Amino acid sequence: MTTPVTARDRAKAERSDAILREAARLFAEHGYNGVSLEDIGAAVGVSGPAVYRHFTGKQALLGAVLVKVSDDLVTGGTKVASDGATAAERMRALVEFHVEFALGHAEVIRVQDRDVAHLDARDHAEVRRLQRAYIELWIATLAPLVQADADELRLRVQACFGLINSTPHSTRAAARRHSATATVLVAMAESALTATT
Amino acid sequence: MTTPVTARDRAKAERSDAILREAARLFAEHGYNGVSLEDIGAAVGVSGPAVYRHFTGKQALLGAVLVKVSDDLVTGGTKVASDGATAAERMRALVEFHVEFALGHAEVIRVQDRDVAHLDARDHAEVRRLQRAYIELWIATLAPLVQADADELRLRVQACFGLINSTPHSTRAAARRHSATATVLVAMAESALTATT
DNA sequence: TCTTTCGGTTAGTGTTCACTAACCGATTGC
DNA sequence: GCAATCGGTTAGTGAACACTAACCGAAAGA
Repeated sequence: MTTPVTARDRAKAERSDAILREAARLFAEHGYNGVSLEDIGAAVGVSGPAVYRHFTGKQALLGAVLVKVSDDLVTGGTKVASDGATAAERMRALVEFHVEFALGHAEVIRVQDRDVAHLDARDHAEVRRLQRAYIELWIATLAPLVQADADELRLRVQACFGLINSTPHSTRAAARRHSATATVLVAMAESALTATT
Repeated sequence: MTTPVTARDRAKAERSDAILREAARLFAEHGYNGVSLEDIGAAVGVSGPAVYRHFTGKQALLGAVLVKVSDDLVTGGTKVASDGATAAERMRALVEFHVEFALGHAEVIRVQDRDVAHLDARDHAEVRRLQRAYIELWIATLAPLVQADADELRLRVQACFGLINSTPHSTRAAARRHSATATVLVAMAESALTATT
C-alpha cells in the first residue's frame, strides 16, 4: 500500500488536528450547545462551513474528541496497570496515571463529563463501552485491596474519579504547581479508595 | 402587613414551585441549552409562554434554582458546623451534611457544576459569592486538622467536593441503598481530606 | 354586579445556527 | 498542459426557540 503524502495531505492533517483541538477547548469553555461551527472555524482561522471539509458535522467533532479521550484512558490505564508486581503497585500506577491525565487534559475531561449526552447513538455506545472497560480495570485492580461487594467497589472508583477530575472545575487550584497538585491528589485518591468504614 | 391569601395565590405558588422543580430536573437531564421553555411548561401541564406569568425568563429560572442551592449549602453548612465541639467533629458534620445534600439533591448538584456559566451577571456573582463562602467555611474547618498552606487546603476541599458530588454522575451507584452509599462516601471524604502526602 | 386583575391561551417575530449550494483558485497527477 | 480533485469561500435555507402580542374566561374585590 503506497502512502503518497503530498503537501496538501500534510496541511489537511494539521488543519484537522487544529480543529479538533480548538473544538475541545471551546466545548470545554462554553459547552457543546454554546459553541457554533462558526466559532470553531474562526478559532483555527477559517470561517464556518470549511469545517465540513474535515468532519461530517458538529456531532462528529464531539464524537472524535470523546472517543479519543476514552480510548486514551483505557489504553494508557491498561498499560500502566500491567507493570506493577503487586496489587498496591498497580493501583498506585493507575491513580498516578489518571491524575497526570486529568491535569494534562483538563479540558477534555470537562467535556467528557458534561457533554457526553450530546453524542449520537453510535459514538455514545462506543464511549460508554470504553468507559465501562476503564472502570472495570480500576475495579479489578482495587478488588484485592478492599473487601467490599461489587457495588461498593464501583462506588469507590467513581467517587475517586470525581475527586481526581475535580481539578478541571477549579481554576484556582489548577494554577498551582502541577507536581504539587499531583502529589496531593494521588495521596487523597489512594487514601479514599482504601478508607475503612 | 396583611396577607390576603386567596385560592389564586395558593395555586400560583404551587405552580411556581412545580415549574422550578421541573426546570431543575430538565436542566439536570439535558443541560440548560437542551431544554426549551415549551418543555418546561409541558412538564407542569401548561404550555410554553405561560411560564412568563411566573418568571421573567429562562435565565431567571436557572438563577432561582442555583441561588437557592448555593444558599441552602451555606446556611445548612454553617448551621451543622457550629454544633461540633472539636474541629474533627465539625469537619465530620460538614462532610455528612454535604453527602446527605448531594444524595438528596443530585439533580441540582449536577446543574450547579455544569450550567453555572449560563447565569446572567447578577445571579452569577451571587452564586459565586455563596460558593466562596461555603468553601471558606470548609477551609476554616479543615485548617486545624491538616498542616498545609491555604492553596493546598483549597485544593483538598475542592477535590473532596468532587468526590462527594460524583454520585449524581453515576446512575448505577445512585441506585444503591442511600444509607450504605452515604456511609462509604463519608469515610472516603474524611480519609481523603486528611490524607498525608 | 361589574370592573379589574391574572393566569392561561394561540399566533406571530426575530434571531441563532447547523447544514447545503454554488462557485473559485490552487495543488495534483497524468 | 490540463482535467480532476480539493479545501476554501459566500449566500442561502429551514428549523428551533426565546420572547412578545393579543385575546379570553374565571376569580377577586369594591
